[in-house]
Amino acid sequence: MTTLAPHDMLCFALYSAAHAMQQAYKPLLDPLDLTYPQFLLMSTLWHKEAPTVSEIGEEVHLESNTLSPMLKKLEAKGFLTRQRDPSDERQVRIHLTEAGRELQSAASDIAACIFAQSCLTENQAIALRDEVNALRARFKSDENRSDTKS
Amino acid sequence: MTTLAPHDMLCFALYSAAHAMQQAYKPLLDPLDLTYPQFLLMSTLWHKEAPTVSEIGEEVHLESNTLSPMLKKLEAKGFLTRQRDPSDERQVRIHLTEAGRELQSAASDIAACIFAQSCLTENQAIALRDEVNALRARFKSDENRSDTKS
DNA sequence: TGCGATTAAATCGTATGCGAATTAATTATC
DNA sequence: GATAATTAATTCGCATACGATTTAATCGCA
Repeated sequence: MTTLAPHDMLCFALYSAAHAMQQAYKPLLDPLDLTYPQFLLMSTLWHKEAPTVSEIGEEVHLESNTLSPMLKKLEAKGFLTRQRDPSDERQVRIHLTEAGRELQSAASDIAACIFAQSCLTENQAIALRDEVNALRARFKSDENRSDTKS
Repeated sequence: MTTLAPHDMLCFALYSAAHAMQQAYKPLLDPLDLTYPQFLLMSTLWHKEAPTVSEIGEEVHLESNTLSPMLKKLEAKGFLTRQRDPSDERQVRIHLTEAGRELQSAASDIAACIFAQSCLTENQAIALRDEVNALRARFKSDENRSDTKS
């Protein structure tokens, strides 16, 4: 087996499709003053009340070393607050501000707009999403396989 | 329509699957002293003779502002050389060094190893790759739609 | 209860991506 | 043939990602 060129690789398809989709989001997110990763964090907060940094990380598959600086920026923009949990001072709980909550209505059309650009039916989009999610899960689980030896 | 949580978004599935796959590549690429994006550039060079920076960019869907620093790093590692094309001094042609060519044989098992981790049949992998590539193409074409008006 | 191990965030350093501006070379046009 | 417009690459600034380390708080257990 010889090596493949990028355009033949499944991994590269995912890599470049993910970038292309971030570009598609950009004109929709610019008016909200959000980047795409910031939009993912806000989306998490719109669906979960006062999560910790780690809980956000479980949703978006990122760690505190990435999240902490991003959450600080979103706090600086006035969309959320960060405060230590009194019952466990190690944890920081993230609360939406009023401005952060208002952003949700401003973002309510985005999913439909992106969906339209995908030229997929709803069933196709769901099937593809689930297939890609299953693939991610397999790569994630392999990653830890050697941890569990001896 | 209300907003979606990340785990319901197709875009997020692609985003996180792409990251997960980069992680899966990491243990395979570390011995070669390559990052995943660097591996994409080397893969391009293994399949195309002395391309310009722009030609590499067409293959990996990146622009010179990203490629120039990466190519400098790969040159510093001794895997390639960069030289102005005498017939058009604006262009820089990238040539593999002997070390860069030798890297290809060291990388020859990587695709099979990743493929095994995917738990897909070859037909499934190809179908998924083509589906994801088609999706990327649709997002890329939308991006330029407003360029062509009046 | 005290103290080593664990856990949650934050910090730091490095490597992308990309928008915007810059530089240098070539092309187009008059 | 001079100059404006275009093109290829580079540079710069900013925002992620992530490995590794650090700090602070809590837990486990003798």
